[in-house]
This record gives sequence, structure tokens and C-alpha cells, in this order.
Amino acid sequence: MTELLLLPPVRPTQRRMAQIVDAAAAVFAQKGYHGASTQDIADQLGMRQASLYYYFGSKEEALAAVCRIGVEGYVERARTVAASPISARQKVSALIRSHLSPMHDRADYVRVFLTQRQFLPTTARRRVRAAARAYEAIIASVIDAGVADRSFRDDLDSAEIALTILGACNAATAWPGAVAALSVERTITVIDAMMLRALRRR
Amino acid sequence: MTELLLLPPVRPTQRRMAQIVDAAAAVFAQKGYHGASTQDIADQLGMRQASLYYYFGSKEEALAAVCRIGVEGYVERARTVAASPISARQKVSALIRSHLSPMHDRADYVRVFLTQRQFLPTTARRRVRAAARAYEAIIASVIDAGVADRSFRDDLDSAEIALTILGACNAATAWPGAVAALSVERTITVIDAMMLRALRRR
DNA sequence: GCGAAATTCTATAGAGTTATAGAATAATCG
DNA sequence: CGATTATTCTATAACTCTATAGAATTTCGC
Repeated sequence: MTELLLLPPVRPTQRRMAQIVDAAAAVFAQKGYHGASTQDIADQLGMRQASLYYYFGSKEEALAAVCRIGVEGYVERARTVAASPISARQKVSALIRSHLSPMHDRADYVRVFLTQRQFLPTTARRRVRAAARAYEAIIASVIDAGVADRSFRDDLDSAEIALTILGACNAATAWPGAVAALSVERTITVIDAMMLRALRRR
Repeated sequence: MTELLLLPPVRPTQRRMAQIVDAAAAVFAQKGYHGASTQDIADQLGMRQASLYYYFGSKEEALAAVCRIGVEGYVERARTVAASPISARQKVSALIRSHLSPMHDRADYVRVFLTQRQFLPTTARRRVRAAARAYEAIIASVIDAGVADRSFRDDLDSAEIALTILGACNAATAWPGAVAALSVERTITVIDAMMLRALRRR
């Protein structure tokens, strides 16, 4: 029981930190990393620009925090899907859903990750790139398995197919109104329907 | 004959201007509009920062010039394709090719247009958005025609299909090495193959 | 309530950026 | 060649931005 007192579910500090990162995500999503000033973030929170530095050592750190949340879980979920005992077709559907679902509640984070990660400091950027490659490889492996069991066409490169599916999904994150939960479901439906058919043998 | 003397094919000023805009396109593509300084552009050209203002009244004007080149021709080419006497399937192929071809020789311009146009001043941004809507509408109309003549599936919204195809194409502009002419041809082949099948009736 | 810790504030240093003014140089044309 | 025009340069004003220092205030356990 002591643990509950030593580690309450959500400490005030963490909650405030979450609000700060939330504001940073919103501002970075709207104006881009370089187009946004720390003043913009402070305005969103109703606090002074310098006070932000109680939470972050630098603006870059704030970007890193937003990107970390924006990307977390993707590789793990993709691995889980790839390892699950379902058909290749069902895996592709699950991957598309898993990729687009975070748009429900983390749209700004995901958008910032997708469009601003290039401005992360070098080491973070390299780590991110490695994760992206791994993610694409997992998807390509699912395609390969579907080709092997004759579920999918075999006339295209699986890596390029993976990039095309991801590209269509990522582009959808910029669609107007893609934030609303219903729109996300609709987006998943459309992309799923198109991509599954795109993969069919003729 | 006098016209040839009054309007020589390429005046020196225009050639230099083209070099300046070229440098701006390269720098904006690399660092983003807000992440790039006029000093960066000048460095690329081996000239002084202030000298750029002989060609542009402001940094925003340079962005507008780059975006103008990045977007020019798209709507016209799409209209031409839509109006040509070929099948709906062939029109989709032609639209994909027409959309991705500029990556051969204008990759930086296209990339800047796609990712930085949000930073254009208000009026230019509105004009651009209207053009984008018109472009999407042309593509949707080609899809609709294909649905009407039973070439394409009819269970999805044509506007959403159009956005998905465009999204896949635009995402491909960021693929590594998409600049090289051969890669562009390859990209066109893959996306064309996938989208045509995605549109099939089952 | 009181003392300690957490949080926010004021003020500002210091660096970088856009844009202007006017001088200097290079190109062009009769 | 000499004058006119085109182009680039130096120098700098004015502004914005990040980040730090230290004081003031709020929160919280006891």
C-alpha cells in the first residue's frame, strides 16, 4: 500500500508537464518547429516564456518530448500484429488501423512527429530513422508473407508497397477534419478497402 | 524580327533570377522556410545576404516564387488528361504520371510547395488552396466517370479516393532518392500498379 | 500556520534575423 | 572610351528569439 503513497497514479508535476507538452504539440503542429516560438507555447498556457525552462532545458527538448509521444507504440503494435495468428490480409488491415488509430487522441503529436522530426538534434534523429526503417521492414515482411502464401500479388517490391501504404496513411493525417474520431474511422475504412484490393492477385 | 532583339530568349537578369530561386528552393527544401535564413540562401550562391534583396522584396516573396514554380502546370495538365479521349483507367495512369513527372527536374520546388506553402502570406495561400481543391475535383471527376462506366468500384467516395491517390503520390516525393530520374519512373510504376488495382471492381 | 520544496515571475544578456541605405564595382551600349 | 545601367557590396538599424539568473510566490507535508 505504501507504493500508492510514494507513487500516486498521476503526480501533479507529471500532469503539469503533460499540459506543457500538449501545448508544445499544438503549437508545433500549427506553426512548425522553427515557425513557433517558445513565447507561442507560453501564450497557449497563459504563462511566461521563461517559465517553460523549468520543464525543458531547451526548445529542442520540447520537440523531442512531443515526437517521442507521437511515435511511441508504433513499432511495438506492428510487431504484435505481425506475430499474431491471423491471415496476411487481416494483418494488413490491422496494421492500417494500428497506424491511424492514434489520430483519435494524439493528432498533434503524430503530425509533429511526421513533419518536424527532421529538426530533432542529430542523435535523436538517427534513433528515429532507425525505428522508421524497422517499422517499414515489419510491414514489408507481412507483405512478403502474403506473397509467399499467394494471398498477395507478386509483381511489386514489398518495400515499395510498404512505403506506398504508409504514404497513403500518413497523407491522410493531414486531411481536413481527420481529428474527429468518426473521420478517423472513415479514413481507415477507405484506405483499408483500397490497399487490400491493391494487393490482390489479378 | 525586332521582337527577337527586344525579347531575347533568356535575358541575363532572368537567368540570374532563376539561379537565385533555385538556391532558395534547395535551401527551403532542406531546412524548411522558417528554419532557413536568407544568409543560408546567400551562402549557397556565394553572395552577400543583403544582395538577395536586389531580386526579392522579402523572404516571403522568395517562398512565393518557389511555390509558384512548384505548382505550375499541375491543374492544366490534369484538365488536359481529364478532357482527352481515353479510358478512365488510362486517365488515372496519366494523372499519376503527370503528378509525379515534375520530380524529375523540379524536386526541390515541388517539395517546398508541398511542405511549406502553409507559410505563404494569406492571399497567396488562399489562391493555392483554391487551386488544390480544383485539382482534387478534376481527379474525383475522372474517378466518377470510371464508376459511371463500370470501370471502377462504386463502394467508395470518389473525393476520398482522389485524396488517397494524391496522398500516396505526394508521400513518394519524400522517398529517399526519388530525385533520380530512374527512381521517379519506378515510383510511377509502383503507384500506378497499386492504384489501378485498388480501383477495380471485385 | 510554518518551513521546505515546487513553481512561476521579472529582467536581461547575447545571438541571430530581416530589411534598408548608400557606396562600389561590373557589364553594356553607343 | 565614356556614360549609363545593372549588380553586388559594406554597414547597420530594428527586431525577435532562446536561454539564464535570481527574486517572488504558491503549494504541501507536518
